[in-house]
Amino acid sequence: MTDIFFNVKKHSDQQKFFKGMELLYFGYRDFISWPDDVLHELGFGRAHHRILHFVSRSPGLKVAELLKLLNITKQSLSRVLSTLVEKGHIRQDIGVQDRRQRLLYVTEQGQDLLNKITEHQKEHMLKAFETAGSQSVEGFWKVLSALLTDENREELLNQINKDMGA
Amino acid sequence: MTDIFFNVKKHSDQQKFFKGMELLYFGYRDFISWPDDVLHELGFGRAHHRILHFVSRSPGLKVAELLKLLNITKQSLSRVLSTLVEKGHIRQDIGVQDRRQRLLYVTEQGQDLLNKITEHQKEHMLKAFETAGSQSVEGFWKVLSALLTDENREELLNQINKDMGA
DNA sequence: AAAATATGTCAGTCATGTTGACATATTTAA
DNA sequence: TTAAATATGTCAACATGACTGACATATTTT
Repeated sequence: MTDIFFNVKKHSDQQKFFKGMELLYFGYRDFISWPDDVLHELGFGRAHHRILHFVSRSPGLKVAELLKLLNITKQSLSRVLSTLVEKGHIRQDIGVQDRRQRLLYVTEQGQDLLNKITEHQKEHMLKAFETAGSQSVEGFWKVLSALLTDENREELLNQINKDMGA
Repeated sequence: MTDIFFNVKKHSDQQKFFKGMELLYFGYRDFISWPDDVLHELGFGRAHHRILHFVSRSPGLKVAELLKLLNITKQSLSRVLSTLVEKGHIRQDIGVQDRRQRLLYVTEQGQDLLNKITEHQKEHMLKAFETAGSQSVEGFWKVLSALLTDENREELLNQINKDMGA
């Protein structure tokens, strides 16, 4: 499976497209389909995970910024965010400069939950990176960056690259 | 953005994980969020696209095989597949050896629809491959293959590699 | 003849997204 | 200082694409 399968130059455009699309579909699916254990018990889904992740990644995130990252409407966000706040996983502070803003923070409890959720995914991804090798990981990142919409690219790459010293 | 951003070895495990996860999330999202044009007008969604794709890719596919590929229940498949059959995009033939089976084929009309749907995605992906370069595409494929679940890998890679001469 | 298999379907539910309309608090601008 | 703009929240209705459980039909295997 190592020889011809991965030899890009021996593929037609159509073949490259199919292989890329299908691998992306199956790979993404297998990556995000974690064992339900932790989440389903608690009544949480992927939406909750995404919110916890981005808030944890950028403490003090404003609601508007979160909406832009997730690319959903505030009505959609509302339900999910509300339950996370009610159950004490996320805290909303009133903005200091602008008191209309709600600044979002993950609580200790929320961080514990997030860690439990990502535990498996982190293992999964790092194992895949190890298997594929650094050279391949670099290519993985480069292609995914190129797949971003032109309008999104700069902003998203900045977001992704943010606080990479932490 | 080319220097340190893509230098895998200068990343901690945590940083690799975050970058991989976020790029995969955003990249996948930007790739599958096509312009609604074609589909929404016709009342079709992503589920229809997936079915059309896999049936087109493997003419004569059995329902059970399709279910396994999509990893959904037959009840879920039913609604979507039914409308595709009703509207003449997919044809169901009775199996020759086993008359219980329904063998699925994309009609000419269905292939036209599929082409319209994928037009944009194909451009998008091939452009990204071009930008990133063959070396990167190879890495992209290798990492995604490694992200497949161990139980799935062999079967899926065979599926993906199937009829690559077409 | 009985059991297993491949498929289909009815009914109800859930998670996550959408629009549209409106409310409230706060900041900015005329 | 009032009026407009902004940041957030919420109610209601709806769409899509999953799920479970139960049952039906045709066909093949034992």
